[in-house]
Amino acid sequence: MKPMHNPPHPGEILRELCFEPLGLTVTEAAAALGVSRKTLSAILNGRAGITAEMALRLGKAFDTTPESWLHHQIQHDLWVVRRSKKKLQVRKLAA
Amino acid sequence: MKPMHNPPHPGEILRELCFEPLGLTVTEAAAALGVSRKTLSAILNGRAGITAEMALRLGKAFDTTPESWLHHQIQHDLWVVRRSKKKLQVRKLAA
DNA sequence: ACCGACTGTAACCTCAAAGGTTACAGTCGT
DNA sequence: ACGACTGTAACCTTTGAGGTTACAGTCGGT
Repeated sequence: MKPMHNPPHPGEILRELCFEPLGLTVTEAAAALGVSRKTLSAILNGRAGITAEMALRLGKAFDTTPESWLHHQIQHDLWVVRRSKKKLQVRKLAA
Repeated sequence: MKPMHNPPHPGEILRELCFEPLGLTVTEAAAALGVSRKTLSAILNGRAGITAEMALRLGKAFDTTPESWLHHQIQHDLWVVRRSKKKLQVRKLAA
């Protein structure tokens, strides 16, 4: 199994795949998405995650699937928990 | 693409695919997973969602991919927001 | 050099969800 | 009747999203 280097947080992907190509500003995009500038900024800078509602907003605005944004999010979430040395004490129940 | 009727909450899937086949009790499974009985009960009865950490626990215990549990979760989350009537005010930014 | 637009972010608030412990009532098999 | 299992209520803590307001910094255009 591969090393799985830092899966980028979804905000990074958002910036590279949507904002830069379209030359969007945070201010105008926040208004279009119907959220505050702070909220969008937090996502773009990796200080907040993508919620189901936000995924739907992104899907509408950029004509993408909400699932794709949430998929990036869970990959990042899993990576965060895995690298947080806290060993999960789990006993096998099957297989 | 069909309306996508109630995607079951992940707890329902957990119960049908893991608990019933193995004849597991909530009490013993909670202990094996390293969480409280309350926490597992809440998930099994759809009163709590699957977090990244819980997905990792389930993956270890049942030898499944954590991603699959989180995938079920986001499908359910999206369904909940979609059926919540609250119209998201979003302006298209692309496509 | 100044001004306006954009940006990050801090401070402050509310709301909600996860998870823990304890305790209680109900069900079910022996 | 008793013990095991279950759902769940009450109560607490922590965390994260999201909002508003305000401030300081950057940058382009005039």
